[in-house]
Amino acid sequence: MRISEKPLKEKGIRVTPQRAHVWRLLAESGTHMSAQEIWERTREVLPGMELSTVYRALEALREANLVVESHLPEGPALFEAHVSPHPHLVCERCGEVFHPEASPEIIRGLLAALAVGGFEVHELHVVARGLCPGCLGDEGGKRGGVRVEGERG
Amino acid sequence: MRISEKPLKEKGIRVTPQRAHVWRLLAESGTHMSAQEIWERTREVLPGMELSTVYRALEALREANLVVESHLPEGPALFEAHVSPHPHLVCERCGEVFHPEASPEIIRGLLAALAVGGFEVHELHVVARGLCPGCLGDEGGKRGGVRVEGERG
DNA sequence: CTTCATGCAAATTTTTTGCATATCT
DNA sequence: AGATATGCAAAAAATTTGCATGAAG
Repeated sequence: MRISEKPLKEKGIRVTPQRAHVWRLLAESGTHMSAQEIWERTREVLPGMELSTVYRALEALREANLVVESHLPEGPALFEAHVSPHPHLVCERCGEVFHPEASPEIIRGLLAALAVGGFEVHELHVVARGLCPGCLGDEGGKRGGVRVEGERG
Repeated sequence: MRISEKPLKEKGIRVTPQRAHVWRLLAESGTHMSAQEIWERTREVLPGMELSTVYRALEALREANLVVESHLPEGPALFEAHVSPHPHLVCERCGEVFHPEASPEIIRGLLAALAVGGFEVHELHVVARGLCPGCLGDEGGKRGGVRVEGERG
């Protein structure tokens, strides 16, 4: 078979149809999915696919740094093909998860700050809960955001 | 009873011994705990305490903005008395969770960046996985951190 | 041909829920 | 009194594991 298995080979992890399809799904979609979703969509191509296999494939891909796993405030973990660290914004109202690219300077600043404590960061996760632009419009009068230490009242 | 129930009253949530003790535990310890840990330690004072009650108390406290819930890459959620947003650093080797105060500028920068997308942030979570100073020392030769887009190779 | 991934089934872990009763305001 | 939290038991959700077999390097 000739799927998008190059990255797996390069990383030196064993290539199987299951892993290759999971990887392809994430890489081609360019977005995040739960293990369930990945399972359902992989089954269409590999009917015998098991959910536990999805988890094991994702773990292998994650260890190979091809995939990132994010734990949000609610629901199952989300997986996506690895790109530069970027925030995940979860809307409290519609539940949608947004993932804008964060400016590298912000991320670098964060990493630098963490490094001050002598910590070597391998993975960085930024997750925010709040209201997305769409739902903000619907909410009329609400207001108020995160209060940061040292801010003026 | 006369525990540390003032904040609960002020927030207008019903005060019960269970909630007051959960709150006191978190506020006095100044650190994070899993629901299990809170349960075990609350039972010492309230023998009939149920784990489900701990979860329900934590949810009430969270909605009142007295408590913050963090979902780390592994294990159960951790809860702590609400303070300004700060990172959680999880050591991959020893499993310890560190929570240094983050400089307000960094956090503000992050919030500002997120606001650009029109998102109103209510909660912000920064979670990093990596190696803590102690474990870094033990590891001899390892190296490598998070690669940020736009960095020099 | 040896090592490791998969399928299948079952177990674990973490969190949530229904309902009768007790407690708070 | 009226609203809501708790205890208890059971369920749901998410993820992990054991083991025999099959596929990959």
